[in-house]
Amino acid sequence: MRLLIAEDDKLHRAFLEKVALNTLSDLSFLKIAEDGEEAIKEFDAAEYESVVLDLQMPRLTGVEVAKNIWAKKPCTKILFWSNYTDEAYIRGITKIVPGASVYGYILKSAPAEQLKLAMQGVFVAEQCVIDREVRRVQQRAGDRLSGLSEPEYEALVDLCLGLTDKAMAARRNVSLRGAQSRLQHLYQKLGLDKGDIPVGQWGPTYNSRTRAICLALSQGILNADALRKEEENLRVWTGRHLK
Amino acid sequence: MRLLIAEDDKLHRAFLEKVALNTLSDLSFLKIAEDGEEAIKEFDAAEYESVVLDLQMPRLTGVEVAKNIWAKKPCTKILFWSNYTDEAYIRGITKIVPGASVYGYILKSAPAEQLKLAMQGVFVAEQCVIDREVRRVQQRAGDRLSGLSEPEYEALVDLCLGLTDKAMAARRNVSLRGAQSRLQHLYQKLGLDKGDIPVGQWGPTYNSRTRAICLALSQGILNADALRKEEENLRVWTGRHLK
DNA sequence: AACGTTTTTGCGGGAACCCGCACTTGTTCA
DNA sequence: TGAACAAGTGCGGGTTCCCGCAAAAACGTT
Repeated sequence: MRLLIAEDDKLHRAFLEKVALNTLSDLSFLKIAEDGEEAIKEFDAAEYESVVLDLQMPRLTGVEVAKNIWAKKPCTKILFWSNYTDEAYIRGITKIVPGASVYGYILKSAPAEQLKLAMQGVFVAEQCVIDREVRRVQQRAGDRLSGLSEPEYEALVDLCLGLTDKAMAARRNVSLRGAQSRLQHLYQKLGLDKGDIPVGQWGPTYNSRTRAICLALSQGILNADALRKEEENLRVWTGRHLK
Repeated sequence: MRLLIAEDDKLHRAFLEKVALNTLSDLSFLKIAEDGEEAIKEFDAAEYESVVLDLQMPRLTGVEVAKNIWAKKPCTKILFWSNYTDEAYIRGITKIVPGASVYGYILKSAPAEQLKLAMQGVFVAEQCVIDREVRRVQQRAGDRLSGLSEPEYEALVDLCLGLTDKAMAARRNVSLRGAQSRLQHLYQKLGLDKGDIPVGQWGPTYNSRTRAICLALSQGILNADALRKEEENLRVWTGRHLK
């Protein structure tokens, strides 16, 4: 078996290597990359059927690396290994997993034993291994009551990037009112109905527009990483339409 | 010498312990806490003159722990040990260091050698050891041209919390126009002068209010951690004034 | 004491935003 | 096929926000 590891933290890297070496008996080839770009370069340079990816690396997120890899070789087995359960990452992943591919998602805080099991489960037994906590978030995001629908999520992204209503409308090809309607639904999902905002003698305490960003961040629906990536997407779009 | 270590990541914890043990020859007592609250509890339970703190821990940030510790024993020597150089942390720290106390700030990405030097520098030689990168950010934040002034920073915080102009005015005890004026200066500092916003056929692309949040986040002037903490401060205030 | 800087304030207009109501479209499911 | 639901559209008004102009306070410096 040939394995590629991508992880930016020195200690975590060493740990992963150690565990991989004494867990996977038929390991024939092992490479370790220190960031996303390096990982992709290395993946192209040799043949791998298994990959361990840290999410949250400098320059390229693990999600982006996975997207790139799966685009080239959908059968690659990927184990995500992360500190957080941010919905941003989870949403990103579930959006790019090719039909029947095998992957896993476990947390760095889990005991070493779990990491071993996950490696065996994903790489050897070829089954999906998802951490309970992660599963919970995944669940909630998919639910149509508590989770955000795709248009709502798009609205959230544009909102966090700082776009105006009109710019959102232009970008997503809907009318002005359409964009505003998406926002309205978003506010509602985040619990910003008119009645829920506390009112002092100074009037309503919150501005829906900015409060929505705050809530999304503190609930991990979006994080600074995801934002950077979306900023990039936006730049691509404006590049084409700004002239 | 008596040393307290606070760090939530298992591997990093072990690493810190190892380095401390074979760097500090006169180490007589060593305790290790796994999060902020535990650290404070432990600090109260025994006598320490030296502490290593991870910033970014669950529940209580390293900054908050430091604040608590220094309030009780300003002569405590603290070494901050973090992944990032977020201005939010740095600003938080420089705001709470008691006059002539000794502290250090180094990055996890630095080689082990640097960590050793920092431990000796701070705990033994009693000198401040600040990483170059961190120093750079600290510098910029203090500069009156590129950095944010205190009122501007307050405005940024309130903005990110999602407050309305009126609520900001009430909270900070200024007139409505005063709050708006702060925002205006903030926008300017962040490079959001009217002319700088790209304009398409859909009109101006950005909404200053939300764009400011985006920029602040991507530049690390504020981060999700700091936001959580500020949310807490806000709750205290509203608790007193909302009734 | 006179100066520059920063911060605050008032006024006012134009733009952007929030949202209720009503209607059309498209999809899903019994 | 028809009902239920999600998503988008147009209209309209009330609010909030953005910001230029101008002038008063607060601060530190020389």
